[in-house]
Amino acid sequence: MPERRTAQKAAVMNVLAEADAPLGVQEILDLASQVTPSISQATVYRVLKSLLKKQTISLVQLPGETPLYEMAGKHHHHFFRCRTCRQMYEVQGCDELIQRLLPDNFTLEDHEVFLFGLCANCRR
Amino acid sequence: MPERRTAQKAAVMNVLAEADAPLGVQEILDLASQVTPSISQATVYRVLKSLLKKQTISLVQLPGETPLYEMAGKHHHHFFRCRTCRQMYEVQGCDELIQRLLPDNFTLEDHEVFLFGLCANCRR
DNA sequence: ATGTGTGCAAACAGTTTGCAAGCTT
DNA sequence: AAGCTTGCAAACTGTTTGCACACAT
Repeated sequence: MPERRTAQKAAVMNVLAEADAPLGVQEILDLASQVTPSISQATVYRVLKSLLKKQTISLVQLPGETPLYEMAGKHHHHFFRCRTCRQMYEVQGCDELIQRLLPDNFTLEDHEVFLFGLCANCRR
Repeated sequence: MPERRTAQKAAVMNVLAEADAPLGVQEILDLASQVTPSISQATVYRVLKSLLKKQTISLVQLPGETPLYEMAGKHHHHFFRCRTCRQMYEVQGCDELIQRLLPDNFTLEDHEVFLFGLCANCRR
């Protein structure tokens, strides 16, 4: 009944651990395949789901885009996406501003913030 | 070459005009079918796409959820979704607070904010 | 009459799942 | 050996599209 250690799980974990931005399923599959060529798409989905359940990784859901995944355990943060190079940057400090948007009799449990624009590089 | 007036387009428009919260494709289809029974799902998609292009309606993309649509032309706003009754409430006042989250050499063009929690009703 | 708009069904993209075989423990 | 994991392919969900026909202009 304990969970087993497999090359596929390790490959997915390593890929995510070394990434410096959230990755999509296809990217994860491509990168993991370089080390463990036999890995299949279905397995990537299954491993990701199990890692999510254990909160080892977390989900980044940009509106209208396919899900991305990143290592969990980071400080609370959001993302800025550059519309030119599509690079994602972490953003923090959203905090108490957000609670003020709601009436007193509402309970705020969670929030998502996404920023879009031009990054320093693309602004030239 | 001008755009033509059809019962299906009118039906979709009316449904959205009378809604008090953003609607999904299936809801729009169901409601529109009550007036124009012959309308098909494909047509709903096509009409929505064309209305989006004309900016007559706008898209509400909750992370991880299927797209919703609402009449455009409202003031700038975001949404709070109650996790119990799933009702959506409009929220405004997100302000320039948001701009402060970014370094000076980044240009902020747009942003999305989603709040989740319990609404006044569900808090009892 | 012209050609946009529509319904239907097939095609797609992303994700999930059943099953038999493989590998970890 | 036992049973969690995997690969493959089929199934699914949400959305798009090709085609012939209907209908608004």
